[in-house]
Amino acid sequence: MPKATFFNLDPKKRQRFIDAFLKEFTINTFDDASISKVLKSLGMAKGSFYQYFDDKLELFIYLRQYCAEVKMKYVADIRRENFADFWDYWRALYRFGVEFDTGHPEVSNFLYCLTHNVKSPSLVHLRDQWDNEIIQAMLHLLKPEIDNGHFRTDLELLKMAYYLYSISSGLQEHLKLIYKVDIEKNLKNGKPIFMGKDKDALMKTVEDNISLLKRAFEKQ
Amino acid sequence: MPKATFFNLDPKKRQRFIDAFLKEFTINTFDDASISKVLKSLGMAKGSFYQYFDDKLELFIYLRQYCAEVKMKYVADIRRENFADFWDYWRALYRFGVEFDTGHPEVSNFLYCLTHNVKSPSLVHLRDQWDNEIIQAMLHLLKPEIDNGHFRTDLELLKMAYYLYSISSGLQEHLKLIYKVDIEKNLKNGKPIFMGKDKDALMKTVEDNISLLKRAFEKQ
DNA sequence: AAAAAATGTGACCAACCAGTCATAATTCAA
DNA sequence: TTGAATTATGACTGGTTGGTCACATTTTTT
Repeated sequence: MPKATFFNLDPKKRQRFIDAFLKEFTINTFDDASISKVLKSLGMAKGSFYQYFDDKLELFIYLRQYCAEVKMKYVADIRRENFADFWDYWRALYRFGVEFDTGHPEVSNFLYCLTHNVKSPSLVHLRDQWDNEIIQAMLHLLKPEIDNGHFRTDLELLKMAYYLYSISSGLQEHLKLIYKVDIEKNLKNGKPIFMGKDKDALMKTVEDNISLLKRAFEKQ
Repeated sequence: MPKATFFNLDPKKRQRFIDAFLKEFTINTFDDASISKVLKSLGMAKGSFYQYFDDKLELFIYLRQYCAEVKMKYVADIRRENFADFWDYWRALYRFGVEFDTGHPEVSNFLYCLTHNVKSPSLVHLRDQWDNEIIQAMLHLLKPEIDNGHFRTDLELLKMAYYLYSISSGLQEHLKLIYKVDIEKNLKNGKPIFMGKDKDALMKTVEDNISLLKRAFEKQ
């Protein structure tokens, strides 16, 4: 947890601080991200940082939590019970994802890079935990569908959850390749990853994805 | 390309050199990997390194090529025409993967980490290229199956290729989670990722994966 | 207005690194 | 055996970093 001083900061200043570090961790690996550099760019003293956080890791963990909260605040509005079937729901989640990407590029980009950044030796011990959280979320999505008899029951739930996870985390890479998005450039400029791309075209790919998942998951 | 001097090296010494750096890049990100440290552990002088390679990046690119060649030498023996259907072939590729992992842990582990390491700023420009190579390989796997009418034709080939890629690269993470493999520990010790795990149990997961892919890909 | 609590500051430390280079050791050729 | 070519060496440079700390400044309380 950041120290109280951090939360006493002028909100504008705090936001500048957060955004600058989100970007740094978006462009660099955890270990390569430079606190010194960011502080210099913010015009803040090195010492101030350590008045807010114990160390680099605490900052990173906080930023991750911050991003998760920002995204959850929105995604919580998309509720399964408002959709006729799972795939309508799934589709809505993706549509929201694209919108979120446009509206909150720093947060979205940080979360996008999280998977990669986590490779840093200083972070490996957190990876399993965070991975598991996502799998748990997938499990909660799938469970009701199986219970209500829409999905196949001959496979372990956990395996299906992992399958869904692979596909959903792969989709971003997928879209990037197909639409030749220069992700790194957009990350560097703090722009939405899919900036300038037609949302409907993006959703078409989601549709194909659903077409594959649907067959794989539903009762035959 | 490494300089001639590198290839004039005593083969045993060269192999020690290669193995040591494979391990360093397996444990660390590209930018965090330390040439100095490895050379010290090898009992070689710093200057020698620069007699073999222009810089760190050249070494990394060479190592990647080296690993790809080692693996290809074996995988080339598994040929589609020797299997009745695609999934038998696919299964064989995975079985080989597990075997290769046991027999060549350094190479296998380096390749496993490649996807993550590529996040380093010094390497991003190579990522797309390497990604594309894999997608091309997937395309070559799928094309004949579509041509001979076994697979669905209503989806773009490229999208199916990407789908296959997601799933196959996700499977390792998948297995890791399910069997609670401490990958990082095995990487650190230069042990096969799935060391000590029952091969048949691993293949069971591959089987489930096939069961999902099959439905998604085949003509209905 | 004075004392106290909270914040801000930037020079400084120890550690590390990639890459250089002048020199030394070794090998090879004549 | 001698001279040339190849290879090995490790101190050194210039740079970066995370983190510390004694001190300065500002804000709050009394």
